[in-house]
Amino acid sequence: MQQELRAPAYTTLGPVRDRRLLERVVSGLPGFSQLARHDLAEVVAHAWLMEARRGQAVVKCGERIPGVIGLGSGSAKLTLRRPNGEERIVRLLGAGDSFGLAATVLDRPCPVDVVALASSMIAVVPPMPVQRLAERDARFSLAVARALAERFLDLVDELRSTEQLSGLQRLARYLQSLLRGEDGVARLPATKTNIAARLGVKKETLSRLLHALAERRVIEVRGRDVAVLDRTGLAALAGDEV
Amino acid sequence: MQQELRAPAYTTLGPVRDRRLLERVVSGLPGFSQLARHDLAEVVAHAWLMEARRGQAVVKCGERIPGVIGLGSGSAKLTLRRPNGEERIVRLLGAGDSFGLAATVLDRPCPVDVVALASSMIAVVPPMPVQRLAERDARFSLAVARALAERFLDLVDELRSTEQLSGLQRLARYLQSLLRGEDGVARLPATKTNIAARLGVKKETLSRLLHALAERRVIEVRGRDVAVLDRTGLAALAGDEV
DNA sequence: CGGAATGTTGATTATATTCAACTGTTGTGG
DNA sequence: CCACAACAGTTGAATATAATCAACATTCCG
Repeated sequence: MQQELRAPAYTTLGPVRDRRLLERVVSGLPGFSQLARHDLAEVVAHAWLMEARRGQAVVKCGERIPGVIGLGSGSAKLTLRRPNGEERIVRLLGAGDSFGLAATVLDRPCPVDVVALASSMIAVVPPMPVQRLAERDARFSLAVARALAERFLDLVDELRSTEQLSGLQRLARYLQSLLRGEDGVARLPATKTNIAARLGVKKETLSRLLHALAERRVIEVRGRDVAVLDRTGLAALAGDEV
Repeated sequence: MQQELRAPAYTTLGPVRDRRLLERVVSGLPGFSQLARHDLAEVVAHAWLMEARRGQAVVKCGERIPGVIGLGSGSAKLTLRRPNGEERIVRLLGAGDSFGLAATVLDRPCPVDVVALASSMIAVVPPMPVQRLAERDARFSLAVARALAERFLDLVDELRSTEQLSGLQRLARYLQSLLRGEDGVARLPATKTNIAARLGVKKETLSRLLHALAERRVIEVRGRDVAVLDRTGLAALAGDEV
């Protein structure tokens, strides 16, 4: 990641001129969708947009978080790093996804690194308007609480699978989750190295696991596209009980 | 506390009413401490106490959660189970601890098994008064949101350590956390089998790890008591950077 | 096009699990 | 209060899973 060192962490776009885009992204944030017109306007007035290039760190672990972050376009990863460079991806963000609500509500340091995986348009809602709104609007703070509760339960589930499933099972489940709504072809949303980090294995291991599945005629891999040939077989490997 | 265990006011299992104890436990729940007198009274009016014996399942994974659960006395574990019986303890609860806020706010099935590790007095606050209060009281729902955000960040940290640290490092950190405020002796809050499950290893592995630490003269083990002889050495093993 | 990033493959190693046999501890009912 | 069964913990050997190391192939942007 030489790139990260040379380039600035991010580039702020021109003053909040793109109010429409900002409004669209902010109103898509968890908890913000039910806001009254003028409340939304106030939040948007404090928020801003920024652009991040592939490989750029949007927020670094341990730094003060600039606010709730929503992805207007592009993609990013939330990662836990060890000093040596080993990384575990907690979540992959696509357009419309967001993160940072917990840290923003408490005004705590960011618990993860956030790195753009492609050129991305990012909306930032700083802590102040969020906290002020939460203090006076029960509907809003309840919506925030619900959003946080949702994420919390997701994370418990994450802990369950990383702790109790083998790499093969985690991969099988991950492929299943990518298939939701798709016909039979899952497109990996990131490089295999990143998918591996998302699954909590090394890229070499992911390579072997994909091969193992291909060998059993459960999938067929072509670059980032994974065709699922045998959904039942995949479900069996995922550990779905009878 | 011992007193309560030896001579509990109520020896019957199942719902028990004791307004004073209920008030004490409920007002200690995260988010409930700032409640106005009459709001607290209303919540307490809907809540109840129950007693659980060692080994009894208080809530089973997947069942509807009866509400936010606070431990008046005793201890319990929150565990993730695999069908085969393998278990991972997410959190150990002692007197004053609580759980279930996320699932209660969303009225979702309980994501873990809750099992008493000793005779325990348990307060249950059902979803209804929590949700009603949250809808009309911004202070309260914000407090709930903060409590959830707190737990969320804790869980991220948990994920970080289980994913990126070796068993030895996790044990070292766990011992450090038990030392907070203590002189130099940590008392394990549960059986070694349960501690092992808490750390994400098997009991055989924990036994060997404790031996490894003892061999290096970092600790001395006598039953559930672990004397830390070398805090610096422990910190080094825990991976605390320079 | 060229060079860096990404991905594959094989050999080796580390960490923790599993299996098995055994000892120690505890709580309960006779 | 003791006997005894159930549970808790220890230890050693064999094993499994994934990491690490190293060399090479491929892809993809810039």
